[in-house]
Amino acid sequence: MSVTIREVARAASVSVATVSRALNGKGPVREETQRRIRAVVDRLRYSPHGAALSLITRKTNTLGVLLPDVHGEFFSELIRGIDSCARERGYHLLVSGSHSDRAEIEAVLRATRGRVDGMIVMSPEVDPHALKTNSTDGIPIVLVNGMNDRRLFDSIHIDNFGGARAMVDHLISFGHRRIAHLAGPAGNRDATERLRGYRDAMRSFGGRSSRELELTGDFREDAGYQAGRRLLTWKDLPTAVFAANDAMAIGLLACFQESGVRVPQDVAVAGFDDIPIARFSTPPLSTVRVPIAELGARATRLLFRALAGTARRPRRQETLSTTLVVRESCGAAVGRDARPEGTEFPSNRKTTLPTERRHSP
Amino acid sequence: MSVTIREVARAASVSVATVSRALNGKGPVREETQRRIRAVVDRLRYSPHGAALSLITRKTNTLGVLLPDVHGEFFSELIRGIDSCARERGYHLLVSGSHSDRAEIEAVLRATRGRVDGMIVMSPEVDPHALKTNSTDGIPIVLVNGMNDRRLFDSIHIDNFGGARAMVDHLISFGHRRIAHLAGPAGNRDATERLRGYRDAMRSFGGRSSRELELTGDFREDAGYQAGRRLLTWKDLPTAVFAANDAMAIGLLACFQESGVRVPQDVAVAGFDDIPIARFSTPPLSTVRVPIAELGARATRLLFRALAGTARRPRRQETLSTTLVVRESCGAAVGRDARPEGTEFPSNRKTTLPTERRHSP
DNA sequence: AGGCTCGATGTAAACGATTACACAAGACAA
DNA sequence: TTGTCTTGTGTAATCGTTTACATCGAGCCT
Repeated sequence: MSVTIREVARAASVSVATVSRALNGKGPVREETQRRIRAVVDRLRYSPHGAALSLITRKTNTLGVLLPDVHGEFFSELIRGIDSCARERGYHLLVSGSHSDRAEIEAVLRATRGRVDGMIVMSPEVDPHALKTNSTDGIPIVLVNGMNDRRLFDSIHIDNFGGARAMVDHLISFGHRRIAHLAGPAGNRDATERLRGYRDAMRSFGGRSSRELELTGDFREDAGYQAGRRLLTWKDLPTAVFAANDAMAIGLLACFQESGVRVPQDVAVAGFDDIPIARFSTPPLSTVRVPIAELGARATRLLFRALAGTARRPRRQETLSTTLVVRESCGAAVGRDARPEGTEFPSNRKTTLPTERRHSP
Repeated sequence: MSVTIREVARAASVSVATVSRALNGKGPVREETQRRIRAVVDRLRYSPHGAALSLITRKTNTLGVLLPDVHGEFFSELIRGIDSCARERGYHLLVSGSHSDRAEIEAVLRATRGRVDGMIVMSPEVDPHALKTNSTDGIPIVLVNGMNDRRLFDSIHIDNFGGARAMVDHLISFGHRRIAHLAGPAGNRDATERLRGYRDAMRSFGGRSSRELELTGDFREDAGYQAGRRLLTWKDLPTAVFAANDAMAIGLLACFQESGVRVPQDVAVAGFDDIPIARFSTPPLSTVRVPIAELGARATRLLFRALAGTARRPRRQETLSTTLVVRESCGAAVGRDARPEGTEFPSNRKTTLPTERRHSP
């Protein structure tokens, strides 16, 4: 069995209270007693029992992270951002992935009572009201990229609209008019915002309704490939395709490659996310960079703020701006040899957009 | 404040013991009392306090997961495998990523006392003895892909050696003799095992020492790109390059593409891991598939076994076999149009190797 | 009728920490 | 001397559960 504070106390011939005081630096403890206790602690390899500790202190030093069924880079980058920020302050992470339906989320939320001090919830498809009524006690919750009615929770978003708008604007500025969009799953907030940005940009130059240029996918590579097949059956190809994420864009590239359609000469392709592999596709993919790790870190900081503050405080919404990354797949890239950014590889032109819009109360 | 069992008891006019019994189905409780309690529980939204629960039951229903600084797909796939297996049995996951040095790992190990029932540790660079002396009490630990002296811990490994050996054998069988290897970081177990497999295969046909055909990388895309540059300065190019992972192989492809070196006509390229993007590179990458999610799931099952069993039991070592995935980058692929596997895309020939070697005691 | 068993419930002792409060001893002022 | 303050330490309550044990009718057997 594991060693308790009681055994340490006995071995050092003091009371448990003194041991506790010595270890936590609260209350006066004689120098010599201090040393004696420290020695025993080291010898016995004592470390306090987490459950007992959080029962009495009402703090778990743990943050809950609730994620949907995210795949690939996104998941790990987000966790990395959260983890590094949390560990800095001595917090642990209770992670729960792959949640789809509301019941499941509520169950987890329920089950974590007394296990976490706060939660970071990413649920692009779940109604925040359902969350609200099921959040135990009222521990702080930060929403990541979810729909939020701006009064219920703190939240942080990627500026999906701005990023999409910027990318399509870029394509337009290079003369493209017939631009198709390969959308993400309906009901997913990221997907719908990107779609909205696309439509907004399209309207901005012509006003021609372009619904017939919209294809639907599910954010996975294969959907991109399939969409490519569908595109090839059209009477005339669009001059550019803007995919709602990189994975689909890369599936698209593979399909075009296979069918002898040249990118960007025959059709330009752009994605969204800037996953690490995007720069290594053939041709390198133009995309919109999303600072995923920072998304996690910012969410975590938001949560700590809530943890520190008093109960009633206005909710805060933050929006994270994106970066346009122009490579060769859209036909407007600069030369590949220049490598102005040190470790950055291969070279690309980046434009930081003025899309930051913080809605602080 | 959150509602406790005491308040439920009062509201239902019974004792806390009865409430506990009713909710856990232990001991006899009258049908009617049962219903009354259930009703109150629902109305008050009661759910037991995790810390109090694990204090008394000595179970946390939580597994610790300790990971090194893993990037990209690997991380998320592994977690997915662990998570799904853990959740099945009602367990939570306490995740801690990005550990490099030994002191850090020990600190975390220490800090999690009373917070987890067992741990899954992946530390390709940390001495298992250090782990042993610092594992609190002696909670079960399963090592993933780490070095293990086979008596200290349960552990599970990818058959890196067998996979590498199979890939190089494959290249050899297609006539390649001058095969370079782009190795991973020295000291990393996966990397050294793959290197060993490469050397073994090379020795098998000629015995020519091939040290001058070995390049060193760090598992990241850029290392592949850089290695490509170095390769291009050689007097004569190897006929094939076997990279220790896909990320580097893809960096290599990008470099070759840029320099007009044709793959596979001028040089064949192969990787290791079969990350999702591998099939979408240009050309699609031949690689060795590693069942990452299953690695996580198997590790978790191993841990549950330890959790269920009695204290002293012989350790078990498992080895997970890999799959050779032949695509076009090594010049031996089948046609791309056949799609025999339904969702599998694009088609590829897969060979399950007889590399499973279980060392059950 | 008396003793047993059984079913339903309550009482209270754990679990392992923190911390308010009590207390003893020595220093110091009046 | 006596009272007060300070310093170091111990005692015991507390957090929210589970569960061993006690209790107390009711039904059954002999």
